[in-house]
Amino acid sequence: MSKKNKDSIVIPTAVIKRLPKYHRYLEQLVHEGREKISSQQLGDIVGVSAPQLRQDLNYFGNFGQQGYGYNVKKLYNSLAEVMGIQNKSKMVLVGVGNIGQALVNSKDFEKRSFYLSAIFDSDPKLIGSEINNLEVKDVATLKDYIRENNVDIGIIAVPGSVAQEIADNMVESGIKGIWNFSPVDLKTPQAIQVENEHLTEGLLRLSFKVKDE
Amino acid sequence: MSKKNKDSIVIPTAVIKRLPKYHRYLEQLVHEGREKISSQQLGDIVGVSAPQLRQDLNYFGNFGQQGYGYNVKKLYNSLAEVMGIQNKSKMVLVGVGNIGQALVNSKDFEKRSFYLSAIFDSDPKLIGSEINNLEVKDVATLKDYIRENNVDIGIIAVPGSVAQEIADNMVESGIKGIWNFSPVDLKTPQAIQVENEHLTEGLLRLSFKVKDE
DNA sequence: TAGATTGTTAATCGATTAACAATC
DNA sequence: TAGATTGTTAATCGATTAACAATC
Repeated sequence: MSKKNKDSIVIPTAVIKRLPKYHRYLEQLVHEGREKISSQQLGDIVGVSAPQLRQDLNYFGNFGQQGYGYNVKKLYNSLAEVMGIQNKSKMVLVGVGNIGQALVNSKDFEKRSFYLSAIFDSDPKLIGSEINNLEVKDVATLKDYIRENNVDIGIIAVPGSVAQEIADNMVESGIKGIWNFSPVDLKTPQAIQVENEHLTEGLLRLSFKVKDE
Repeated sequence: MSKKNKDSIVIPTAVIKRLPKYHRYLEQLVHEGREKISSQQLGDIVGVSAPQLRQDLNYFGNFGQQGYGYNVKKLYNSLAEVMGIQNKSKMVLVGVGNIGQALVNSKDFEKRSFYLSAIFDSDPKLIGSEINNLEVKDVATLKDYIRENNVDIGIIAVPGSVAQEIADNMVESGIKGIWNFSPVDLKTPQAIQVENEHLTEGLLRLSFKVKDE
């Protein structure tokens, strides 16, 4: 068994934040046909120190080999497994407004192991219409749909004023994680994972940094 | 002078990340007509500890009053000033694809002190068309436009393969900050502020956390 | 004035980096 | 075997929390 049993150890959030970045650069290296890489080299590419990279990876297993480094393909696959990208995740999206439509039309999901199984809105004018081969369903049927179809992830792209209500519905029907694009902080039980994309906050941070210069 | 001169002190990035959140909740409290608030109360609402909130605020000045707390309106305005939201920021957007269109149609900017001054694309089929009263300009004219119009912030919503090139153009023509929606890490001079919205990374993080449960 | 709550220093906690023995 | 590079422990750095004097 090459991978350690570290189930009891909590992964620092700082480490979790870096994982997708490692994955992205490794994907690129795989495409370039690179075979091996040292922690120093990969660290330089990704923009972290070599010891930090090794520390991070070793939370999940011993993927390298002394005197050699890391096999790119193997490390990439190991990381994909760690991140749960091996098995496909079923998603639903609620809110077919500006951002919602952008997400529905995006090709990024398919490239990864995520796929949109259904999309919902509350606007009668939109319900029944089709976007990227997906029929817009009535949000009133959301809970039943999630329950019956074993949905993993719910995407919230509705106005802040109704986001909590949608989140509650998702939680009640057994969703595992929520990808939140609405500009509010959702109140959810500990067991439910939430990832926020508070876009306006990003712009405000940028504004501060620009002004501060 | 109620505000300290702390220009020489570097603001921790962790603090900068929290500022927009404080601003958002304070905006809400102002709307609700709340007059005063203690660090304990505001911390509870925002989800940070009271001492942390006080520490954070005191990087920028002494906004509170012993025995009283903070005047909501005053604190909100002070924070807006700190974040550079007092003076309007002029932005251009490059890439009128899925995300780009969503941003153009979004009403969030106008509510804040940001406004889109022009939008660009490289697709001849899109150039000349109109989105939300903005004509899509040829990206070949981007550099001249930024220079002539004193643009503050450039939004990059193009595919990763051309993002660096657009960023280079922006930097050369004197942009101050870049809001990057492309899935690459841009190479820019230190003086240029960059804020990344790597949406796919958010989804991957969520996937990891869901799987890890 | 007495009570409340800030601003700030000191103590703790967590995350990063340095160093090096283990080993391919 | 000798050189290279990992995995991991120890040292440092930064960020958060605790505590309390200052003061409204």
